[in-house]
Amino acid sequence: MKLKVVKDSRRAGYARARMAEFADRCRAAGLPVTPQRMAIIAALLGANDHPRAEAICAEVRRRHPHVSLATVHRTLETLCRIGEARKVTTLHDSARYDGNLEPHHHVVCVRCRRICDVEIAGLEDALGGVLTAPGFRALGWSLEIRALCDDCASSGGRAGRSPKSRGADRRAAQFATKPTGSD
Amino acid sequence: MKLKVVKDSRRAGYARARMAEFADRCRAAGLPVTPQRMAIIAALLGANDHPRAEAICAEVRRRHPHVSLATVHRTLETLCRIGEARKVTTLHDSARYDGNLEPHHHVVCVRCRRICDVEIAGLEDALGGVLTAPGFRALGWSLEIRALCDDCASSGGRAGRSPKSRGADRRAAQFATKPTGSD
DNA sequence: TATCAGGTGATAATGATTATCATCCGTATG
DNA sequence: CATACGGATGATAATCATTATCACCTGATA
Ligand SMILES: [Mn+2]
Ligand SMILES: [Mn+2]
Ligand SMILES: [Zn+2]
Ligand SMILES: [Zn+2]
Repeated sequence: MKLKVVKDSRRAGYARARMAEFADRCRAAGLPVTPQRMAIIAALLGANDHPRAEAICAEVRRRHPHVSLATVHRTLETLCRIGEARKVTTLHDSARYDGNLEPHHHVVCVRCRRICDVEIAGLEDALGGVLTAPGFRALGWSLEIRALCDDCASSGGRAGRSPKSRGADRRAAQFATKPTGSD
Repeated sequence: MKLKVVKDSRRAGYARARMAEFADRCRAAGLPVTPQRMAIIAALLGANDHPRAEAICAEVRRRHPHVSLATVHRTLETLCRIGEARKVTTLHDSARYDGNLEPHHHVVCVRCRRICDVEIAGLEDALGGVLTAPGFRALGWSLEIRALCDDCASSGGRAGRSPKSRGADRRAAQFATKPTGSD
């Protein structure tokens, strides 16, 4: 098992290829191809620093000064929903705290937001010697497993038992994308 | 490598032990022992659902109706800073997006918030058959490595080059805790 | 070109978190 | 125990990213 930093240079061709097929992907998803969407995906693919909505908006406005920040937010979420982008900062709602200091990881239900502790025996050892990214000094790591809990899986309908679960269904969509392998 | 869900039952004795030494740990960290802090850590250790600040505040107010929500927020951040609690929802600031759909992970500088793509060859395969938490259906996973980039490590002083980095130093503190092993 | 479902811009609303500041209180000391 | 001090707290306002609203616009289709 070997860790390596992804080179920026690799992204130029990748971005070109993605742009070439983006319009078709929108149509495949049943979404109209709008200049705003094209500009936003272009700005996202042109950046390699995991930009935030505001930065993307600024880039887009260099050519389309009229574009609204709200549209950028909406479009980025849409891109995540159809699998054309990925939200790096997961669980972007209110903070959740944990008193359990034992080394452990988390399974998060994308629907009801239940968070469950899990231990993965051997993972620490397996990763221990690997997490030395050049240019960084590793402080620690965290593995988050996005999942659908059985309760939510069975009740296909509206789930969520937390009192403040309004908007949970919409927000849950961001998890439907699969940042990293599996399933 | 084997994944298993942590049983709630295991937490009762753990919470008791942590409570017993909490006051001493505050003193060791140079922090006064206040009734609010005691109540807040007790509420956190008594919960097994990774509660949010508001839920902890509600629990605390059952005995201390006067406690301010601001104090709960402040105290939880303090607990994370001294290593008595852990923030499950990492990177809690504005959302960051990624156009790179290739399976990859991230190194995040806790100081300047730079995010860098990394690949860990073999990790997918190693975890592939493991991520089956009972009661959940896994959709995907994400490994986030908290780190200090060389730039920030050398310039011990104020770092952060992003334009909107106000408060970054304070926020960075939350990363100083080590949710999971390493270092 | 006409139609329409859906996208967009402008703006207000939301909601979690943080800042402010006067007051309170835990700690150290005599 | 009384005193003094510096940090902690409560009340409240401010911040700021994100979301909702709604009138208008526009891409897709026939
Ligand atoms: Mn946990
Ligand atoms: Mn990335
Ligand atoms: Zn669920
Ligand atoms: Zn840095």
